[in-house]
Amino acid sequence: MNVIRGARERARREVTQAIKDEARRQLAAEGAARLSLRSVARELGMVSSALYRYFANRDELLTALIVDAYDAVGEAAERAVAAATETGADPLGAWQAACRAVRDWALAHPHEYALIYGSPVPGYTAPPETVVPASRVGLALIGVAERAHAAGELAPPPESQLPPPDVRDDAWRLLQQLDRDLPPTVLAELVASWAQLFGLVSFEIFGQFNRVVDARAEFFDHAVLRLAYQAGFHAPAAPDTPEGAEAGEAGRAAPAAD
Amino acid sequence: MNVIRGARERARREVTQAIKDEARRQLAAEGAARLSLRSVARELGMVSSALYRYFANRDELLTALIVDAYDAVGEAAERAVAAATETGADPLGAWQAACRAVRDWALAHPHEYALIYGSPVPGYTAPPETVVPASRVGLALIGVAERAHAAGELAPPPESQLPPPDVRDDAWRLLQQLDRDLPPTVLAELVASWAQLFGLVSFEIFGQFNRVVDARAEFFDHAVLRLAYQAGFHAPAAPDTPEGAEAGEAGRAAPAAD
DNA sequence: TGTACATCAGTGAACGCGCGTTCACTGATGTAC
DNA sequence: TGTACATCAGTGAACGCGCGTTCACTGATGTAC
Repeated sequence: MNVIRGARERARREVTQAIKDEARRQLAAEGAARLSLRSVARELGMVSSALYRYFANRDELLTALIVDAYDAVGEAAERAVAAATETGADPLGAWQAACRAVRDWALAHPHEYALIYGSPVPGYTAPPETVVPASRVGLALIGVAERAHAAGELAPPPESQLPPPDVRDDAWRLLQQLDRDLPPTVLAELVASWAQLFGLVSFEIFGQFNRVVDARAEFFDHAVLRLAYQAGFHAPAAPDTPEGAEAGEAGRAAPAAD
Repeated sequence: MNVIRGARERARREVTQAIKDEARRQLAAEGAARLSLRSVARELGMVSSALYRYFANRDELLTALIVDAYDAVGEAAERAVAAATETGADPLGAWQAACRAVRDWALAHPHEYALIYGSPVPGYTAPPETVVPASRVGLALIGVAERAHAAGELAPPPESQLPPPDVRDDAWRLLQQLDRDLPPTVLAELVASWAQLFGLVSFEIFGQFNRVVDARAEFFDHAVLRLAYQAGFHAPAAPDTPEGAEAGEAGRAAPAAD
């Protein structure tokens, strides 16, 4: 599969990569809307029509960049989870590591982040091949939750805060599709946390925190911890105060709940 | 102030409005990146250079649209809060109403939403005049929380989940600036909830919920309720289960906390 | 009320620019016998 | 190993397009006396 067949094929791979790299550079400099085949070609010392040997049109190049970006942020999250798990972190630590990895990637690649989590590019509709890469971060988070669930470290939300039936139905259907082992109520909260995680990242990347939040890393770390609790992860006990015996403890005290 | 001085001034107001309306129409059809002075002028039956009597350049028109959009969504949220308060809703109801208003506005004006909460427009930097309109939704949410706090219906987070010192410092500074009466820990959670609210809306508007969430209104309503609890609003008690006596109750049991 | 002048909205032509995409072509690399 | 042909990367010119912005102008509306 990775065998190189000849000079032609090797060259093709390299030029394709060079085109994407240059396109990414222009994305970072100007944003997706200003990405142009002509200027990519110019920068590579090619004539613009030559790019059509590699990408059928501008949208196809955009799709390649989108897929690469989803894969990059997804892989960052997956690696963070793997590293945390290897070093013996608990599920809460793995969750935080995954979220941090997403934020770090976004800060390092703001325009690629905007390409996938910002406004859709006008006149462009994402083809089906983007669907799988787009789900990697979400699946990584689900994986963390699943391991927590297996270890008995997840509590479904209290009965007074259960999601409504339609939402649980969606979650149940999704569980079937993904073949995962989680209570539907937990998955529903997890989907909300997933969206909310990107709300935190987007506000930081897109400048909404200017003049509002200065201690951004600390703010983010704290917020994603609370997201985890919302999704059902046990909060650390604080034995000296009654509040310490809250969400997590209540869940543990109610084994009938899942 | 609203006195009309003459035909010239009246005409100027009307044409300015017509330009913005047509620009908004094109925004909805094509997105911000494709908004062009020439096509706005064309559609209005004017020559493109005539627009320069009304807006110094393209960026100034964009700024006007951005300010209008922030004002529109901010006003929607404020009205929803006022209506809820007038009809005797509790703070939790007002919170939910505000969030729903934001979502409804976004669904009705997806491209204007993308203009203000999506990727920044390349080559455009928001001038200071956008800052105040941009804060209206956040201030509406703070207002709801403040009324809840005054009514004793807000609990700061449990001690084991307090935000770190730097985050509390940010919150304290912000409280001074805004001259609001809330515990800093609550404001910190509120800022996170604010960002997370837009995460939920953006994921829906930008298509990330496709094939994931079907019951979108129900999902949203439930998620923003949990956001409210996270920010400290009392959850409804569920007297028949121990979990019912959770977050909110614990807060009430610890008056020393604020 | 009437006249002279200032203000200002809108015109039309022009400048210089970059874009995506097509097409007939050249010449190098790969393949079959 | 050598030859004939097929494949394919890259060229260069062209098509047709729309864009933001400037500028000298016309003619209508408003203002001061």
